[in-house]
Amino acid sequence: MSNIPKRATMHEVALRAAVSSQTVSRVINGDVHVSKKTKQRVQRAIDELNYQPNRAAQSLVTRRSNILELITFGASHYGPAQMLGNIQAAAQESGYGLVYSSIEDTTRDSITRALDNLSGRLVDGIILITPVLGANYDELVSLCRGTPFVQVDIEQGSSAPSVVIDQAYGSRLVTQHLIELGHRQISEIGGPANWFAAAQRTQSWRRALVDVGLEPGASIESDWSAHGGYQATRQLLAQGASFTGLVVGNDQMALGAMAALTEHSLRIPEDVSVVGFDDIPEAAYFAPALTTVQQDFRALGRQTVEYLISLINRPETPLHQRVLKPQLVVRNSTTRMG
Amino acid sequence: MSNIPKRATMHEVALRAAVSSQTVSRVINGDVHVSKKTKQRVQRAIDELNYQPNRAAQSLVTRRSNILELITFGASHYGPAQMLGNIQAAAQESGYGLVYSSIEDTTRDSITRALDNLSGRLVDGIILITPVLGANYDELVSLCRGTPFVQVDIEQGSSAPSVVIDQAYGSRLVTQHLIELGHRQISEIGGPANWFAAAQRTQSWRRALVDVGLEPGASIESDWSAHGGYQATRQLLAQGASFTGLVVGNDQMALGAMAALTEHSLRIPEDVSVVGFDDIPEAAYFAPALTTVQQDFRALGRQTVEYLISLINRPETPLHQRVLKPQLVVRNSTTRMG
DNA sequence: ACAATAATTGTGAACCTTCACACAAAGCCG
DNA sequence: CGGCTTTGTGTGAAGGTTCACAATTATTGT
Repeated sequence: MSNIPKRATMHEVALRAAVSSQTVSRVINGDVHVSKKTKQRVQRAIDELNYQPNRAAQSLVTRRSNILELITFGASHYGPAQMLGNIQAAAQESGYGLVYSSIEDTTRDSITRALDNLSGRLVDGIILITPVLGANYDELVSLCRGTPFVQVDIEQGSSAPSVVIDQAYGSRLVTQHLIELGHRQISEIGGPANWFAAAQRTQSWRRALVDVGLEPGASIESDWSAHGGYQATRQLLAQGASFTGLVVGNDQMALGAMAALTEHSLRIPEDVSVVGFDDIPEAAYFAPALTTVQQDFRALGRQTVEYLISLINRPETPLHQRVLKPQLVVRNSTTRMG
Repeated sequence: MSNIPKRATMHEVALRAAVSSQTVSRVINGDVHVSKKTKQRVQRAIDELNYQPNRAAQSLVTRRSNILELITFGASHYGPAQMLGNIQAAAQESGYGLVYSSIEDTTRDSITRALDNLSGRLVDGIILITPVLGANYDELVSLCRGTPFVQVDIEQGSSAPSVVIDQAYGSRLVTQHLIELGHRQISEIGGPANWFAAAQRTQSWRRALVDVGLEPGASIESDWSAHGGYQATRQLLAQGASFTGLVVGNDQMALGAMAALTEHSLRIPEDVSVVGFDDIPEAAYFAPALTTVQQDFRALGRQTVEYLISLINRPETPLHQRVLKPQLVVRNSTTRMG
């Protein structure tokens, strides 16, 4: 049927190098207890036969695959996409491969399917990007059947093994920025309320205002998209909301919001100061350049992988939540009131 | 060391169900030759022991892992990112997992590293997203050591097994659109010249003009980013280029270009009509909404996976290039000349 | 040169499945 | 009711590696 060249086995290499297969194994795994001479001989045989160890056989006996699984919800959104990329990079640096699957919702069933679908017993650890309400910790423990896992972008304050960026802090940062610029009427457009990050950003916006004795302005829930931000802002304007500051849940919605404001002959930032969240690469080129919050996804990726690997190697590693702080980036979409 | 519950083996399930392990295997693999009664008994044992087949052992004997590997260059760019997502989805639908790794350049070495790093002999097929000049077909054949592979987003016209979107056609679409609107002075900002898509878009822009007897305007190479588009446009303006139409290599650069034009008191589309490429979700919310080219990445993902799987199952599958056509999307950044 | 020690190499079992085949039981026909 | 087919189940080997340990060879000090 196929004329694919049959792959050489360790035994064949051993034969050709006139050693035992155990010695070949030693060479492959960089064992020091093998003389320079034989090492060379074995290496030549490996090269000549174009030998590559069979990973399946290796993991069968070592009970290790050096593969991590990443299951993510909302992969098309900026946050999850950044996490994916950075987690992959971090895994690669640590010598792990990453099998990646995307899910449509975070219910038990979806996760089960992603988990069973293939990787079954093949992965050493699991990373779950679950930014929305879904299966709880105990359910995940049973789904993962003993394979260590860490969650990313989950509810802040959860005691599950997880890594998050402090959303409340970030949202407080932008809101306070507006307050410091003298704004007193500050409205908000949030992301989908079932996203932890959206809920926390909205809540923190509200609290930042209340904390300094200001009345929170109108708040609308939208869908992270430019289109949604556009619609939400039109709705805000249509219902006669009055505000000079607008806290938007992410940069895409901020883009849409600015489009709607401009359409309504409101100047940015002279009439309305707008802030976003995420600092997507384009944000600096919006008209005007957007004031927003930057999250260190690179650090997130590294922390996540590092944490998971220590969970794999030392099961006694304590379970907790690691929290990273985001940063305010001030540009031209915000200005002093009046 | 670890108190992870030891995983049940097939043999243990067999014992508990009072059958042979072969029968358990049959139940797992949905073999019809097993009576309803025993099937139930075995299934109960499986559930009770929380048994999951050992994938490593399975692939060792079947020489199949049901895992595909995706190696991608430029994962942070819109095109590759879309491909990744859609290929993953397509693979999942076909019952394959996807191990994903990203590379910094497309040299032999990088690819070798990504390939060896782990998957070694573990994947059934390989997908290479190599949008830039790099290792050639023969090198890839030797690197993949007999594992079937298909390339995505490679040079148009290549005879390697590959799937591409017709870049030349797309670029011709937008350029002709401008010509039809009466524009005669049409400049261009291209992506990095080492990207196949960039080179083809630029070349096709030029050819579309020449074909109707027009002199191509100034052309500048940039870097796909909004920032790059901004800089390139300023440079274009600084060197006194005169144009009423601007063909930009992707939507992000178009965003930057529009920022630069606006800064220069040029109105869009009244003074300059601008077109992009990609139709990113935000493009409809640029100010003004961007005329651009839409690529069907979903179809690309499906085609790619389908092709690769047939290569895996039927090695006699002919090697060729599959070409998909993109679509023009007209919005408000283009208007009739004068 | 000799024992004692260290360094290197080999041996056989184990890891958990599936595969090809052999066998047993049940159903059918005349 | 005996031979035939069909259906259901068991057996032993194979797949390619690593592990614990045993065996061999080289090195060292005296």
